[in-house]
Amino acid sequence: MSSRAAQPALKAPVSANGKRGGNGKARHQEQDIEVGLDGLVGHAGYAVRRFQIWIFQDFIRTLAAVDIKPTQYSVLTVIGANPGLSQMAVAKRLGIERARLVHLLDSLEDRKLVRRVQSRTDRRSHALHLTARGQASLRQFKLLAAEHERHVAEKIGAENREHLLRILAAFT
Amino acid sequence: MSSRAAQPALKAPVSANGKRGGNGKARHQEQDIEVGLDGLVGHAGYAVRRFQIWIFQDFIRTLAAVDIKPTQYSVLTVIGANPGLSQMAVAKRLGIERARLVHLLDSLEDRKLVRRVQSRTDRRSHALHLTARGQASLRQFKLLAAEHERHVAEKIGAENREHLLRILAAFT
DNA sequence: CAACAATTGTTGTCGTCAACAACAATATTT
DNA sequence: AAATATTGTTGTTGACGACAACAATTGTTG
Repeated sequence: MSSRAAQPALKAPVSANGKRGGNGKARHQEQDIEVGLDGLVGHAGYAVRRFQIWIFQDFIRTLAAVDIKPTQYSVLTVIGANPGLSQMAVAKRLGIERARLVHLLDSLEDRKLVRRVQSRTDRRSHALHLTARGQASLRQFKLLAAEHERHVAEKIGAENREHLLRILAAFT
Repeated sequence: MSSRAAQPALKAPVSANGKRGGNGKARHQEQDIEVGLDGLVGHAGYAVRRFQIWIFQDFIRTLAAVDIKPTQYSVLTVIGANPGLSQMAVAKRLGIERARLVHLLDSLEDRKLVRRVQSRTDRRSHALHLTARGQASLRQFKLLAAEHERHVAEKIGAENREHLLRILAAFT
């Protein structure tokens, strides 16, 4: 029953470089004609991927002056809200590999934003804290992140953004 | 006005490995206590990233038997809907680097799902087509992708999924 | 028409990132 | 005390995006 429904249904909007007009002049400007996406429209994953790329790019652009990327921001935020956490706890909470968190913290520690304090209750683990500079910086980062969030609201609409946050609340 | 709201507000739920009970027995099972996310809740990017990871993992899992990943699926879908497209056109439409598309097509061509046909109107470019096997396979992939989409609907709710698709329609 | 510029596919490099595996130091369990 | 598990660390692998360079071909312009 699925023998010939798939392919012939959408042959119309193609003809991207199959010749069609007579004048060969507008040739290489017309391949931005609509290219059918067929099944991709209606796939949540595709839309979400594109949206996520846009969001990250805007975040990076908006926080470019302070050179903070989304993952770094999430790490700083979690440590700021829960000082003393171990690396394992932070990694688990944010869904990062603990191996990856090592490098993230190396960088943040080099920039004097975070300190690894030897935990006295478990000499294997480090208690993570923001430095004074880290706390002050994080406040500034949050202002810029809020500006980024306004960009999102402008892009998709404020109430759409609210709705989206409610829909995805289970994933935070 | 954001001088001291950030850090002291959420010190309560921490104590991950700060000792708290007397019995040292449940120690390393209790660090999955709530860890405050503070500012991260309310950031669209964070929720979208987590959601996107979940979606991709489910897609990969659901299509594991046929060994097709999201990007491969999108390439096959676009070629299937628009046979004869050039690599540039596909790359532009999907937002992939044309350098990256080369490897994707190499793999799909090795699996006899896609053919690069020399275009006669422009001897630089290739006209992309699904093979007969590619068309048959794509029909099967679409069935599995629909099953994945049902997983998404189960996860966030069918009408929430519809709403989300409408909100993000501008990004497809 | 001839020189120049642009496009297409390809190859390669670089940096980011997730997923593992292995390891030493330390904690927990038996 | 011996066996087992956890934490932080290092290293490897593969997927991925961003670039740069290149040959072949096409388009443009004087």
